[in-house]
Amino acid sequence: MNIDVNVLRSFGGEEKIYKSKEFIFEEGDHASYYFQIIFGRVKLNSYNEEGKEFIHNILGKDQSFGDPLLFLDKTYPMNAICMEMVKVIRVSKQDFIEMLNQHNAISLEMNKCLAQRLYYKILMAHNMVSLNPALRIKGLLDYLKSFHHDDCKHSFPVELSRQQIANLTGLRVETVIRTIKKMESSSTVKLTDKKIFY
DNA sequence: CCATTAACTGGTC
DNA sequence: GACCAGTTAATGG
Repeated sequence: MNIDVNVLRSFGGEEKIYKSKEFIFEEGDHASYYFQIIFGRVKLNSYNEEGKEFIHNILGKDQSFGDPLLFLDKTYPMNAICMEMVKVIRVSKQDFIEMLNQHNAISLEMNKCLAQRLYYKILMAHNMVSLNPALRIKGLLDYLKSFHHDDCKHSFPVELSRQQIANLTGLRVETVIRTIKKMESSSTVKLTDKKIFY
């Protein structure tokens, strides 16, 4: 979701800057704001019983996060952690709802956005069940590409380390490294000095 | 320099 | 594939 910053400001949107590794919200917190990134990247993660990290998503400029929770009376099932210095604009839940009431276009857009998220989450789930690591990774790349939609025609730069891909797919780093290499051989992805293009 | 981090390799279960 | 060990290269104080 990407809403005009001026509109957000007119509904009480306030800008905040976070340092790298700082939490924007934590698992168990009550959702009370709509967040939209102005710059920097934010990762949504949680930890399994063994303490291993699972990354649900990584968001960048002009993307929102945690918004599905604004429509529910639940607490966050994950953390939002800054991967670098991040600037966000946030709008309180009440103001956000009010904005949706007044701006039909935004409200509609919000629906489309949530629907698209849901759609790709299902595709992701499909791929994540697969035992084939290449399919899991490919599924992830399709997912990432789906909302970094803009420019990048057929070579979308994957701004993730192998470790991060591992934490997003539930695979091991070594498996990711080996699989990526195979995917390069089969020209599923392109590698330009360690960097992955898809 | 040394410490840290990421990519990578090889071998075991 | 996971898990463990070890190498290599790049980076930064």
